[in-house]
Amino acid sequence: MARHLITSAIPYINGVKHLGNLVGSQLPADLYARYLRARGHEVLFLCATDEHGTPAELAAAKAGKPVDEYCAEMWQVQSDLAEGFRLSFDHFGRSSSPQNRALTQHFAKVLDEQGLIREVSETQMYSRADGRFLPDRYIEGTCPNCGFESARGDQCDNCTKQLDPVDLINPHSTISGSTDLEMRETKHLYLRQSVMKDRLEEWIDTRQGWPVLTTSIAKKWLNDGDGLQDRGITRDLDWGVPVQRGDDPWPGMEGKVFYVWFDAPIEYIACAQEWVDAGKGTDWQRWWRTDAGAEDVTYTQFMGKDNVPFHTLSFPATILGSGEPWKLVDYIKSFNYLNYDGGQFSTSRGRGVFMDQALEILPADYWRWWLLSHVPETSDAEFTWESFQSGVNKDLADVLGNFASRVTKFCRSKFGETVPEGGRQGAPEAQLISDLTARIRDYERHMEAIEIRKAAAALRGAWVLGNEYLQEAAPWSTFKTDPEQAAMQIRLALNLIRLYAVISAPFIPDAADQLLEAMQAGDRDWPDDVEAALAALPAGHGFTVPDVTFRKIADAEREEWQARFAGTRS
RNA sequence: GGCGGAGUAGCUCAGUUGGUUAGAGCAGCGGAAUCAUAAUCCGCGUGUCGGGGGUUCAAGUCCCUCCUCCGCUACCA
Repeated sequence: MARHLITSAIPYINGVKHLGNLVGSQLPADLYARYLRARGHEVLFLCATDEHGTPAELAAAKAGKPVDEYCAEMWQVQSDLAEGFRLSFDHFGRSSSPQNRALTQHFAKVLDEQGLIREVSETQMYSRADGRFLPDRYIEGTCPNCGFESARGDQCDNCTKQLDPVDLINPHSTISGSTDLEMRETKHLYLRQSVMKDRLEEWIDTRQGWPVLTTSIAKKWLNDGDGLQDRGITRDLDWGVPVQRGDDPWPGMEGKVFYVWFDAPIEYIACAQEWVDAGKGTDWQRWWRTDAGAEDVTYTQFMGKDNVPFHTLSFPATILGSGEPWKLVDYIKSFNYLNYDGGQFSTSRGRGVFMDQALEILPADYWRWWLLSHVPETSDAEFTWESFQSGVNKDLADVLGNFASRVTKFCRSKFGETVPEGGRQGAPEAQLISDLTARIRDYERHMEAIEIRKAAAALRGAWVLGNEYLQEAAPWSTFKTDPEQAAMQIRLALNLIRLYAVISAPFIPDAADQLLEAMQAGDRDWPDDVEAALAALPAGHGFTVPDVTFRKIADAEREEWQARFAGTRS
């Protein structure tokens, strides 16, 4: 019995996320949280929306709504979709919460007291027509290097040369198209990550067993060029956490807000406070303060590779630099990208499947199974409809779903809807229990190491063992000569259904619930002792034949979806 | 350009600190069974492990070099 704090990278508020986003952090985090809970551990699983920044302001403007209203609506949309995918957050918070505002301002204050904040005067591109400073990528113009006309202020998409907005020829705002731009002086706060470089590197170097993807990205940022650079943590925007030193004003910083990447990770902590304030918990400090009980917490973060620098460097710099006893992350699980049918998922071009569309087509479990069993752990992975169809039809419908179906229907026709009595187990049953125990122990080992693909393969292997046993035992055959023997065999098989539901629940929670309900199982205890677990449903126990647990995807459907999601969202 | 990841059976991928005839799932072929969502089970793989060179008794695994794909590159988040 251990205590596990789990956070998923918080999705940006701007619109519905696609399956690539889902599989890159929230879904694997949910799998891990569900597994640890099933094993009896105490888990706090948190996620939130990341709401600040220019894109949110622009999306709100485009929707013709005040930004706070827009964010509140999109939070609800994302929250509903998370529920639809059965993401079992203990709390789904918001980075715009009052708790996060106060905590972000607190961190700024203590970092300043530690001498880790410096003020920098710089010039940035200002658009008079838009009435705002523009981030580099919101400025386009002709590339001075290759002549490409739609080069962005940060980089030319054509020749990949890194640019400064002032280099562009005929620069204009991508928001309004206005060319009325000027360089204006502005003052910002920088987090002095550079002075913490050695401390951060030592910390990274002492992490055991972290994914190569995680440490290599962190080391690259630590040692690239002149080493870790200071990072601006404020912006000239309206929508964000106002720059303050705790509760006090910060002279010279009026009207500015903290940069989203400063306040977003702090939301991991604030979210625990929101969880308490929402009446779902009583003590957030024992999860986050090492002076208040968090020293025995294991903290695991899940994220896509693009988020790694902020979680390995910026946020730890905030935590360590504060000098306060905040809990540091213990393990960072990072993921590569999921591509869509030969290219990238594209939010702007509507290419690929988005979370809302996915749930309109099929239940969450179908997606959960395929996505998790193909999660991009070692390299980028690819979603194809053929692979999805095959994974769902073979693994879920044929191997698992059909097993439950053939066993319960056979029993109903020969013995009725009651676990039959009689017979004695022999060598085949002992072999099954032995094989199954080995498989389940494999599964547990992989889950604990967060090796998700391997865990999925082990789970599937456990399902296959049931079909193998049934084929060899052939109760439909033994029933003709020795009904008691058949009764023993089918009693065991019925118990297998219950066991499969229990161990599969982290991957496919709804199907697991349906199967457990059909088997009228009284508990969902983990099968530490497989032999005992296979006797949980005794002779005389009633059950019902479950509805089709997983339906198959027909070729015609697959082709229709393939065409529908090829591009341009309707 | 720099850094990182990947290149293994038709497809998707495993291959731990170098060590018996390189594996799994899917697809394909043959067979068994007929309880079941025409589902299941058994059998079948002569793969230049991206190319080349090297170290070693031994390399998919280590070193060098070249090729291809992908990502990141600090003001998108």
